[in-house]
Amino acid sequence: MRATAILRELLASALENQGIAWPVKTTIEPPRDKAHGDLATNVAMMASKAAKKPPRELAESLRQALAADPRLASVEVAGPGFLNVAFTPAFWQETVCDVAKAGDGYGLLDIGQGVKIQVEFVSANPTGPLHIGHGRGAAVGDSLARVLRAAGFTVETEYYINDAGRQMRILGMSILYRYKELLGEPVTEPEDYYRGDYVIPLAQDMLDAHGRKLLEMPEAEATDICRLHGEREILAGIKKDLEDFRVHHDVWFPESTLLAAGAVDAAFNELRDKKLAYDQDGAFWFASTAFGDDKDRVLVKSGGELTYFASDIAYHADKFRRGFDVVVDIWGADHHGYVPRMKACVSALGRDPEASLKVILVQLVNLLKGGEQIAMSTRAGKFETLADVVAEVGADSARFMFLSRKSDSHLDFDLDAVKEKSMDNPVYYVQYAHARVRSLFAKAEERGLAVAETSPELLALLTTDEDLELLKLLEQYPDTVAAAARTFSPHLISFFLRDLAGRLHRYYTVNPVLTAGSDDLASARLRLLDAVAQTIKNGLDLLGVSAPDKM
RNA sequence: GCGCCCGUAGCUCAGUCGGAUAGAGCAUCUGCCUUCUAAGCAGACGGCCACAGGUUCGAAUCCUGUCGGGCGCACCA
Repeated sequence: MRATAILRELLASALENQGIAWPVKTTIEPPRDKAHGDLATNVAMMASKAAKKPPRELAESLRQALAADPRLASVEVAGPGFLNVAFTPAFWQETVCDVAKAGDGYGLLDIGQGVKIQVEFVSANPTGPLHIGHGRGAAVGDSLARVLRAAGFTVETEYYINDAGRQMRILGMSILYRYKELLGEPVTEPEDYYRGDYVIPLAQDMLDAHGRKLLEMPEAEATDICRLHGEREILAGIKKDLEDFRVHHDVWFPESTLLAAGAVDAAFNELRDKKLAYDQDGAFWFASTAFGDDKDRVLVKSGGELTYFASDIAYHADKFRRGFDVVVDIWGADHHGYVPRMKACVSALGRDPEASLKVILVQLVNLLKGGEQIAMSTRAGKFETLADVVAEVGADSARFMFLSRKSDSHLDFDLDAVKEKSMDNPVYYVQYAHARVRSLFAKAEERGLAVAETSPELLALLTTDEDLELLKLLEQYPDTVAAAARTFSPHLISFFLRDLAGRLHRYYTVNPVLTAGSDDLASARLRLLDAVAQTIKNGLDLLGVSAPDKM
């Protein structure tokens, strides 16, 4: 990040001297081929038209303008007009000081400028325990929040509790049905109910608390009692599962509070005033086609019941009222058809949907055991729930696995592979790199090695290829955080970490540290590796994965 | 039928705003432990970036079409 920023500044001022503005589409990035230096830029090609000069000629003039900078080792014009820039070893060696100085804060940025972002995720109906698919959404949402926070956004995480709709009534009914069953009452199995085993203990609770009394009251009242109990218990279970998975929500927002506060009616009135909603066929409609949706959507059914979407409009209005500049919704990919109407909703609220609403779709998870797919539907086996999977493989493995793919691609979650301590399970590879460094420090202490303080002279001893590769990678960590935040892609962090861990393992094999030959060289290498471990730890923290000192 | 996502090595996947000779792991094969953790390292093998056109100095990346896979098209959530 330092290198990119410096180069950009140098180039921009060189261009300015020629009266040329910074071209928007300029890239400055590490070239694929190391022979092309540390950073390559296409700026001359991009600015060629404005400069009224052929790219190579402009590049040559920029080269001369940069050549004097002491931080640069070389500047070359290549190919159709690329500028290839290499920095001096001393420049890279400073990175160790940067990391040491920042410590846990290495990689914290201010690109967010305090912009307020809300990340809403999981938000599963409290009608049953979380399953593995929710787990992926949970990992992505929680990690994204950490990344955005690190990038300098003001972030609040939220769980929306759908506690008001039909599904909750069905939960109450399901519990009541099981309750009657426990009492040996003659019952017929309802057509549509939650048949999971987790309902039975809830019914038993009802039996313990109320005896046969629920039979003597009106059915609706009994259902309500069951619903309230079920919701409370299931929600408590969800909270515990998420906690065990190291997933945190700042706010738990019940749908019912929207209704109680009249927020839904207020939203309806706003839409009606704007002529964006109307009555037809006994129902109340939102004119979402005005904003590009395929068809208008019903808000109030002709039976008088609200649709899910109705409270969702009120909910998003409430989010913006609370002052969020950007609202992130994380949904299962099977809800993608919902995106246009949600964008329409944001437009209707007078917001630019592209700027203020970011919907992240999380693809389904294929759970595999022994290479066989485990069905994820109602009749799934033991490993269906998130809690079971976390108990089985551990939060670290599960989180890293979920975060090692783009969220919108399908994920094979192989229980056997995730438990293995091998490269099929990259979390160990990364954690092991951290542990290796920490154990070197433990060993250094054991051997009474006094690790010298960092100084330019000491760090000047870091001259091998492996030294420089590690240094350059460390310097890229803040860029990676920036990219992950900008593209809402926490998986970039896990790819970076695998890369960094790989370099560390190679370094470890090739360059002896404690037995380097001199205390100074040993110290310099330890300082470098300390910076590596710190960076790995910071990165793992963004993923919500632990960085053990020993393995 | 309409819409969205996807198609990159045998497998699982990266690939940023269009950049130079296409990347990693797994699998397979070959080497490396009397020395700081072998949960590791090095090397080899492996490609029509689904296909066909187009845009331009330059395309895995952008546009159009075709084929293949997933998902969605409710007064369900």
